[in-house]
Amino acid sequence: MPEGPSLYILKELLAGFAGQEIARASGNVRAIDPARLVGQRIDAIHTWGKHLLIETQAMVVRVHFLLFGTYRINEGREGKTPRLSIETTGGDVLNLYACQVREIDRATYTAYDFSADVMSEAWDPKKARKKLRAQPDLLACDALLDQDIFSGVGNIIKNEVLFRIRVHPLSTMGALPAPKLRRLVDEARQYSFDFLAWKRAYVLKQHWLAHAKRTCPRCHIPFVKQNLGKTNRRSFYCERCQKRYA
DNA sequence: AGGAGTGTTGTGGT
DNA sequence: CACCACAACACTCC
Repeated sequence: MPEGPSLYILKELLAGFAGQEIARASGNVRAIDPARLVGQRIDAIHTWGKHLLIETQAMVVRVHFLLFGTYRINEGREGKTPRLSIETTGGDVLNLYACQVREIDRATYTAYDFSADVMSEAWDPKKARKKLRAQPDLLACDALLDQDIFSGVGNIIKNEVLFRIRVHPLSTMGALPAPKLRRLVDEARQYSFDFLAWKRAYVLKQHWLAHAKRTCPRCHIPFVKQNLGKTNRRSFYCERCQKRYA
């Protein structure tokens, strides 16, 4: 479930929840008391990268699906207790499973910078480039996973973007030629929207060119599969097609 | 059966 | 203090 485009889909599905009052709330969440949500009107549902934000007058709840989180709308999962379940007076139900639920304070909520969210209308590529240039030692594989720069980008998008732009994951930001750095930023957003379209059509996986693949579709040599960078996440790359700038 | 993975956070060590 | 390795969380699929 986790990357930004999936949250974007969820936000759309939840559009009808805004303005509704919460009639019931329950779940095995420990960080908040679901009962506090009862009687609250949902003022807004937002996403920022991989965060789902549910705003009411009294509180803002942040949901993160991490690696395993899932949700159901107007249905439940057989034999599974939701982490958090919210039912509106209108009869709509949101069930959240295996996710991290937290309350955040108003200041934190207000401070969310949507210009860093690759799925947002407010996405600002210029700011992203500036952040990248400010960290010349930052590796490409780590840069794309940095949620303060590319909020919403996850490991799949990382691998696909680097393959598309033919950049080796261990390239440093300082060594990337300006047009490449620009492409990295632009493709992070572009691929995220391609991801969105493919996810909607249930054809995402078949469009992967690099992630979890064994062979380079361009030159047909085996991909290197290695955990790289500070983030130490799986990277799939072609040593021939993807140039290492360092 | 065992292991790995679309992710993040906290802890403890160096 | 910075950086790291590792554990924990919790679920599905191969």
